[in-house]
Amino acid sequence: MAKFLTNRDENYSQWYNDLVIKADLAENSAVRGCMVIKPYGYAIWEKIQAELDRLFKATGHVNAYFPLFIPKSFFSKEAAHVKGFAKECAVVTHYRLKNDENGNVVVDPTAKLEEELIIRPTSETIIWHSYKNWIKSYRDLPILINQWANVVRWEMRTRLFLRTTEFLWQEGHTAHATREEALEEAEKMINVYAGFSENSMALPVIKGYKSENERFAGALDTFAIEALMQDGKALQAGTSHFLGQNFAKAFDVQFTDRTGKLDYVWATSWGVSTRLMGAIIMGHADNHGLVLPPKLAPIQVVIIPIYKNIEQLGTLSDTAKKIKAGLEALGISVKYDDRDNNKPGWKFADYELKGVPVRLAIGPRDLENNTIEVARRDNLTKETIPIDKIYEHIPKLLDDIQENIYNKALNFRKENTFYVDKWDDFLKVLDNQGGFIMAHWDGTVETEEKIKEESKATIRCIPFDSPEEKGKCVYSGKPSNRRVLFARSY
RNA sequence: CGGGGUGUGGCGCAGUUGGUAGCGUACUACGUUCGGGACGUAGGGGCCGGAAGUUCGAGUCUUCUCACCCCGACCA
Repeated sequence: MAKFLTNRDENYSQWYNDLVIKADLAENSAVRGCMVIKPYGYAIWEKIQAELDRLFKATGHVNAYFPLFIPKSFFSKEAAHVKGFAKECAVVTHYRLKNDENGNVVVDPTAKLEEELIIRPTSETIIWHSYKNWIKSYRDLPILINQWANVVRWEMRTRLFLRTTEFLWQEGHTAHATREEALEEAEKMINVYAGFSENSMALPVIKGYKSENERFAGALDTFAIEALMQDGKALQAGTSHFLGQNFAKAFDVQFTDRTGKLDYVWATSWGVSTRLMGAIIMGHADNHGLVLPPKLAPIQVVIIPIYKNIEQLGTLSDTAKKIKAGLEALGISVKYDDRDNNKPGWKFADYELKGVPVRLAIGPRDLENNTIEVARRDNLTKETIPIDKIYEHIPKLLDDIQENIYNKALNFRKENTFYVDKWDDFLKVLDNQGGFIMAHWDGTVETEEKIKEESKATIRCIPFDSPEEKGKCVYSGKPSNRRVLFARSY
């Protein structure tokens, strides 16, 4: 049936691309590496945004907005930060165009900027520049701000949603009076992300510390959530950084504490991006198309009429519209698709491709029996039930689907997590099926880099809950106190 | 930046030794259909990525360019 999609097992990345295009989520644009997010894809992003925004506000944060442009000089203030982003910055050098003698549009050389502007790859610098003016006393703290924005990172290779030159995200930037409070904030937010991922996206994640090598540019500690995709590769789904006093020092943000002493402010930053769309796709979708978690599906239930003529459609529509209204009253988003230009079979396939969790089909046979056909996307099963039962049945079914796809993803991860002690086995696992590898590591950057060179796997994180366990580094054989999470990643 | 590939109606493709562009699909109209991607009939839509050259004649040959996609190195 899924002849419209590349088979997932034959060519995973082609399957992914096909899916994004054919499910009408996004398409490539006229600008290299930048995508057009189409209405259906954007609707999913809006659901993600709405829930995250709710969670941020529930944990005391407020939204604000800072400029797209950052003066170049700001970047030179935090050394590690500039080193991390310098290679991928878009730079604005002029502010005017003009027509030349041949009628071509050219950059007006007289309109050169005194100081170039960087299009933000992330906003720490411009935000901390503002915070300097906002913070004088411990009474001004904490500042708990989030920003919904677009950022630009001039990546060499891009993929729809997973890595685009411009992407949408949220970035939280908080300021605190104490080290403990900032650390607590950074941990709190990685927990918010993990909760969102598991509850809303139905994707289990591993929370942990990033190794020094993988840490955010300018951070003292980076926490991350890592999800396992169906091709055995890891996807970093969110990060939360403990920035220490680095940015406060770089931007000279000091405050007077309770005892009248001057100190630098403690900081965190945290973010998730449209990459989460990629996580949802690669975490759940199958050869029939997307499988959306009910909590993030723009359309949770679609109703499709099956009819022989217009009169019949009229009768069916009366019932279908009643059902739609009844379900909507329960807070469920419903689409009634009575378009006449496609047959039912076509619509079935199309909504499967789009990952709509529940499909209701209603035809003359059902009208006679007062029944309706209920099909679920996650396992593609169908059942016929009495119409008056659906108001009770559908909400439960949506919950059930949400839970089922979570469990499916969790089982997949369990089956593809390997405890490995020998280097040979390490390589074998990666070449056979990929997946998560829990292995001992001697804690050195050199070993981490050698492992990356020879296996293309990186330390995804040092899991918070990785128990203390004496062992030997899988690569160097040197002693180690706990296992860390390795994988090839996106 | 290296390796590979592709540019021809909206989309997917064909186009032979150079001879004036075709198929599928989508679209429009009408009719028959409608419980897993229906069918018939009629219709509209393309200076073949761009430039220069060879030729009586170029989608096709030559040179140069541009763009995009895929695979690596870099990254959320």
